[in-house]
Amino acid sequence: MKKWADAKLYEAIQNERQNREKFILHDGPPYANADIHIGTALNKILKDFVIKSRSMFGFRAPYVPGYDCHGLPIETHVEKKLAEKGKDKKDLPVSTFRRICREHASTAMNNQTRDFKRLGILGEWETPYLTMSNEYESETARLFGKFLERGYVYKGLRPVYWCIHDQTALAEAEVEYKIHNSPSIYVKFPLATDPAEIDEKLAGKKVSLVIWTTTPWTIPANLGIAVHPDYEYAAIEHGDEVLIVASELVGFVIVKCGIGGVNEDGERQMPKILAKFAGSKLDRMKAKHPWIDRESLIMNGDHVTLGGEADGETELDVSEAREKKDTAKAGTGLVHTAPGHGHDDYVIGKKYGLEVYCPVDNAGRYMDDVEGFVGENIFAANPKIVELMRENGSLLFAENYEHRYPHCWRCKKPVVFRATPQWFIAMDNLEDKSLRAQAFREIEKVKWHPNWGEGRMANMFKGRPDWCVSRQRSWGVPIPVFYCQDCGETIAKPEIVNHVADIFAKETADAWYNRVESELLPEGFACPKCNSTDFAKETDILDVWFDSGSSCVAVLETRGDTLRFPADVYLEGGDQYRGWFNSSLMCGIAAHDQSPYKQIITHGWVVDGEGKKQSKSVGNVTAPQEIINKSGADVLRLWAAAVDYTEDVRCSDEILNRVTDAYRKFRNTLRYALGNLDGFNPETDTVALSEMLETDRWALASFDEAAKEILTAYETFDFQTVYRTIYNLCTVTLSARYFDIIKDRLYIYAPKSVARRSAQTALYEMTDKLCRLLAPILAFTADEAFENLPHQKFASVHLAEFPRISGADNSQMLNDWERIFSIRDIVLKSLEEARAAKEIGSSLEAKVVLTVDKETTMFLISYFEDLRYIFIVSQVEVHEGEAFSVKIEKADGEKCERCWNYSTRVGESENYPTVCERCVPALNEIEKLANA
RNA sequence: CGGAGCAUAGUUUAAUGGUAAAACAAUCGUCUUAUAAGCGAUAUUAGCGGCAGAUAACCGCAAGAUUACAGGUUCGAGUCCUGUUGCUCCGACCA
Repeated sequence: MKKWADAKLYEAIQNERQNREKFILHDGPPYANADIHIGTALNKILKDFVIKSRSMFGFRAPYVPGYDCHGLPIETHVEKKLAEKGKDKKDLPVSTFRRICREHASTAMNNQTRDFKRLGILGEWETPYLTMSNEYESETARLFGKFLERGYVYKGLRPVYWCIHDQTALAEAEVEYKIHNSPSIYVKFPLATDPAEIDEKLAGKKVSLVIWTTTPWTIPANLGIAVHPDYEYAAIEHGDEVLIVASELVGFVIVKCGIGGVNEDGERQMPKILAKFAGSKLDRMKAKHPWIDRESLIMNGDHVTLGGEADGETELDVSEAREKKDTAKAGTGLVHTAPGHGHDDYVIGKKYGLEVYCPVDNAGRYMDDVEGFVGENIFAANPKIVELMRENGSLLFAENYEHRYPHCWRCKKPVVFRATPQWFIAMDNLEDKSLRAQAFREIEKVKWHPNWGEGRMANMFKGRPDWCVSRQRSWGVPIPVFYCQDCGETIAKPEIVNHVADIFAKETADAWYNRVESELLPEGFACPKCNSTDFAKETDILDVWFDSGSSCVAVLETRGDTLRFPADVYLEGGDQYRGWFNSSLMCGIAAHDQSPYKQIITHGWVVDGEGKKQSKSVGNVTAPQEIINKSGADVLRLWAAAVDYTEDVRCSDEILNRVTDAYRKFRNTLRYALGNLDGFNPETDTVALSEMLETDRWALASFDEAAKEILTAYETFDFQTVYRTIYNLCTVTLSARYFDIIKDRLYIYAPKSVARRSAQTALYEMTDKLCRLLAPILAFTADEAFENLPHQKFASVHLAEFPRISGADNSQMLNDWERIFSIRDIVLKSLEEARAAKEIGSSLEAKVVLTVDKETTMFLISYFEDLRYIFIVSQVEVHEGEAFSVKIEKADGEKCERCWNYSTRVGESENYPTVCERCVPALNEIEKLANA
């Protein structure tokens, strides 16, 4: 690694490819909060495979890594650190708080960079892009201006977690679930639509819908009732009126609410069911609010469930509802919907065009339009509302109900869901220029790997609501808009945004907090409406997804000649469909009406040996740092290549041990090859292909066959096939077959003999190619081997290109050799038996006597000279006969002291009486050399 | 709960709807001029039969990874369809 840094390897590669066609992989920035984990390592390694392989295909493939620096986790981390010192965020100026966040991000980033370098990732580590840099923050702001300019931005209301004590919005991460005692009430909403429209039998009846909720205080904000379109609902008789509940819950509801008669045994009698119908029948009918003169719209929504925590207002309890649990049933199958006070409510209300009505202020008090409760605290109002409904007969039943309810992590008080003003990016305005419509068109053009990604992405955009880009936070890029203090006009203009962005470019976005309004606005700027010069700046910041999404312009277009928009590939984990892929696509469209990526590759998550997620508390984590220290970075890289990254990948000690074994195989293959190339000079010692021995030509052809597959696999990012094919090549073709066969020739023949040079020529060519084919994966090992390859002209294998494979058709030769090897397998088995019977020890003590049919005889005769080497025995006889048979006999003659082969001609030479006829000329030559 | 993906020997992976395969690990052997190496072989088991019998070995028969589970389509399913289970990701202030 040091060598690479000293040699400025990355820079050298980029220089080498200066004028080549570009291939841009745009790095998705990891979050600069903590040290890297195995998943981060996998992601970066895969990216490095892509970069290095594309570079070796001859592309100019720069790699500009990035870091995501803004956002909540850093804020919470810093807040905790402050709390430990007894300080509070609120007591610090925002700019100070931001400075601490910035320092924290820098530290984390430096640690990550150190680890990424150790992984062998080459890139512009001295100049990565940071979402908190002044250039980047400036570009982010500018892009917001672009969205404004194109008319996508609007301000609207949206419910968020809200702590009425601290008067602040909360992230889900800042919410704790605790047991809370809430009122649980069943309330009638009289049907306003003619009940005959549901069923003839209901004509003229007084019909009501029954809802259930644990938050009575949201009833004043009720604007609708949601039913599931596919569930069956029942109209049941209750005195002189009729109630509608889900069929499945009738039994439960009548018991709870005391509906229907009781028989002499005290058992509840089933009331009369007047009609049954699907929820879809109720769609868009109307009900009346229990006491306010207002209609409540009946809507169809798939979020409706039959009982349990997911109902009604408990979307507050989302994460809880994800866990299956057997709580007492609750609910009616009809969900009270207050778009200003619940997420599902908001979504469905949006769909049906309901107002986001929130008559509750920052401190949790009802506002002017809630008659009778103005200024009342909402929790205090709960029992009063229940009482009101009991009085007017709307209430069917009320009890106390214990359930898990979100609480503020800081003040430990219950939180509420409350609509607050937010900035949005619209998905559906502007007809066919709408973000959604354009996104669909672009998604089709992008190449997805694996290809179900297209469906997933399209699906995501189908259901995606408008993008809420504002956050009530401090550590991020401020939304550069102003409000006129005199007339309340909102100043959200591209030219103003750009003016602010120019300031950010010089001073970072901290300028927003360090400067007063007049220093942020252009000189002499006055409100276009009232001409006032008194402005207040927006306090919200942009969603961090907006930050990272803007990288397609903030990075791709600010690196001079190095990068370009759009990138060829984005490569991230599958979680980014909703994350970065999503936000980047919108940013790309806003900036250039085009997707910022041509191709998306996703990988799965790293899980443990059993397929479970890795977590520190379970203790099944595999830390990349430890693996590197124990086995080296190349083992980790090899692991990344060996697994199928398109799905979840397992990692455990056993798996890593297997990979380490495989790694040794590669290493030993290279070592053997290099050891036998000592003294070989490719410029003077190369033997022309036509003069090479058949065995060597076969090996080269066989190698090329594999190389072709490997190159295709690299092209399609199928690193697993690369791994498997190279591994097979090394173990079978090279190690078990070729290397074993040529040992004799390499060790025995005179150094300069054609037989030896022929083998070395093949060996040299294959080693050279093997290093190159391995280089993207075994970045260090391949480079080390390549460096030791005699007389090669590159300073590093990473500067070289992949070998070009001749298109020559060697299929006849390859087929013939496959046949030879199948015969070899049988011979080796026979040798094994002879060895077991103690007839021979070394295979060189044997003579193989083959009896084969005529056609096979002819075939083998053409390879006769090579057979003894292929079988690694001293002598071979081939006889024509009926059935195929192999006999192992003791070899004739004496053992040659030098080559251990047996020969009848040992002792012929006077100079060398203990060696065979092959060794004599070799020794002569060696002696001549020694004397010279 | 909803959306998406995955599930083949101890491990990692193969298998146009047509014989479930390879390598590694394991066990055993072998070489000692790739040596923290190389090469090769083996593969599980209740039972039945063969040898006068016993033991071991061997031979034959039969079964044998129930391709997560259960169904379905098909002459034929690891592969296609449906359901179930398990795991993973996503589901608007976690990245």
